Amino acid sequence: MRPISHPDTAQITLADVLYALGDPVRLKIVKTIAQKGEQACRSCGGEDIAKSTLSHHFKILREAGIVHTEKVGTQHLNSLRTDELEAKFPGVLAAVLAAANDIEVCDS
Amino acid sequence: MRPISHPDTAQITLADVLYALGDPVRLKIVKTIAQKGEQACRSCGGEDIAKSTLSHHFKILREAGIVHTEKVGTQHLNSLRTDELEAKFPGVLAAVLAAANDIEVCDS
DNA sequence: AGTATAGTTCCATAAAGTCGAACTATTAAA
DNA sequence: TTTAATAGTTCGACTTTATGGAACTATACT
Repeated sequence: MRPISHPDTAQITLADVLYALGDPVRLKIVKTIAQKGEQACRSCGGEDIAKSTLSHHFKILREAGIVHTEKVGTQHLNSLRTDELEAKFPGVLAAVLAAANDIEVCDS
Repeated sequence: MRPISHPDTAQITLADVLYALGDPVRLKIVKTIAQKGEQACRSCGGEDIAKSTLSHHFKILREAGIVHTEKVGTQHLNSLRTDELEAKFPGVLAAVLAAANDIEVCDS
């Protein structure tokens, strides 16, 4: 099995990060992880979304450098790369999360 | 001629704003307007981009509530809706602009 | 082994982006 | 007041990206 690849901090771009955050489903996922900590995929995104689509959303978040995915058993645990993002783009993620009031968190 | 329509503050969503900012060309445009003030369209975006595409990018920015477009003669002057965005999503635009170091500004 | 769970990959369809060409609107010049 | 020039939009074709169902892979449990 192919190991999960994540971009190096140097490869993370602002446009990619903002693009990844610019989707209601992904915003909800990110907010959920921020609030509830490391989070399994399935629980996020709501019921009315195909798991192949959800897989795609996590891929976008991963490749943008926003989440780190770790495989544990059958599940993938996702965590925010908060410190790295804060170092590279100070205040961006924090401001976005603070502004995400309307976005509901997954009930897990 | 149809007047240019802009979304009301209440209609602006975080996902739309982030999506609009999540493109290198649009990020460059926004940074340029932020630095140089009200700005005509043509000068932004570089030479290697079709004007129909540029028109599309400004439409995205306008519909997301990021820029206000005003027609003056043959040109369209664009300004950032800084105050409204700051009121609705405090710190977001400021953090993004501050983080946009790698993005070069249009030479006008 | 057999079954269940968690995700990914593949394929087909739907939605967005990109660009050239034609069109509209405004200004300036002849 | 036609004619030309400039600034942008709109249209149509093509390309790219998103979405979801079905089949597949990997791990765990019995």
